[in-house]
Amino acid sequence: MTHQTVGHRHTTSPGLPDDPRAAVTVPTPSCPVEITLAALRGRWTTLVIRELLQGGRTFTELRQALPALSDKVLSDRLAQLAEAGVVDRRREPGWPSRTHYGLTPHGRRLGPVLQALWDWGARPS
Amino acid sequence: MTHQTVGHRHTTSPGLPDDPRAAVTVPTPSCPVEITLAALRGRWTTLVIRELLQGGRTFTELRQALPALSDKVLSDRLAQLAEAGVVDRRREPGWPSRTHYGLTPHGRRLGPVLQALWDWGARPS
DNA sequence: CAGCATCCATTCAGATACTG
DNA sequence: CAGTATCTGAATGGATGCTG
Repeated sequence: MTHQTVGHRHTTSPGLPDDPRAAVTVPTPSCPVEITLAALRGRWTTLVIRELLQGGRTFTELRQALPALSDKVLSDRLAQLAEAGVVDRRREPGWPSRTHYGLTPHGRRLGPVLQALWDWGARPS
Repeated sequence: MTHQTVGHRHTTSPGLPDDPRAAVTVPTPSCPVEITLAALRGRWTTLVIRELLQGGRTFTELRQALPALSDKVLSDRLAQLAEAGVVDRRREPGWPSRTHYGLTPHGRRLGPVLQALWDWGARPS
């Protein structure tokens, strides 16, 4: 996100930092807010993160926790989250094959972000 | 967002509140996290909010601040944000007609949410 | 088991053109 | 000025079926 880079920041755009990326006039992938929203984008994404905040899970365990989520979309989400540096994928050797997913330290830091989203949505307007 | 409702909450899902809505297994519109993400959803939305965090704006002022944003999408976004209780629309009488948009108190509370999104995205993974 | 390939329906953004 | 109506192309989600 963003705001003007001059003047009395805290009076015009409370809480937003003074950063060049804060002055864009077009949605820009390098904007920190866009980066975070891209990581959270898509149906099911926050539910997958919620599961992983409770501890590591295998592909099948995630499917069991979220039965209505198709494996195609689960696969998409995990790839997206791995790409964003949120989850760590560990393919365990042997048969049947098993892949273990867990949050990275960066992923665990999404906890407060989800909390902020929860807090706003939980409060009556 | 959500997490289990039993056990040692803060060790399994740090920061997420103990609420029935925290146990859903399907993306649910009444989940507070979904509510917030729905308000922020769509290209340009956070940039429009950024503009309004700096003060009220008319339709034309918003278009000037975000020149690459088409008036159709701007109109869509403002309707979505009004629906979400984020912005307040005041049609000023007279000619030429003029509509003034400003954040509601609830909308202003998105400041910390955007800050949390910024902070996570600004931090190296 | 994990997960990709394919296909289909729906949603969304942007462009263009038109009104109160 | 401040929108709405319509259309097109792109992206997304879900279902089904197939492999390492």
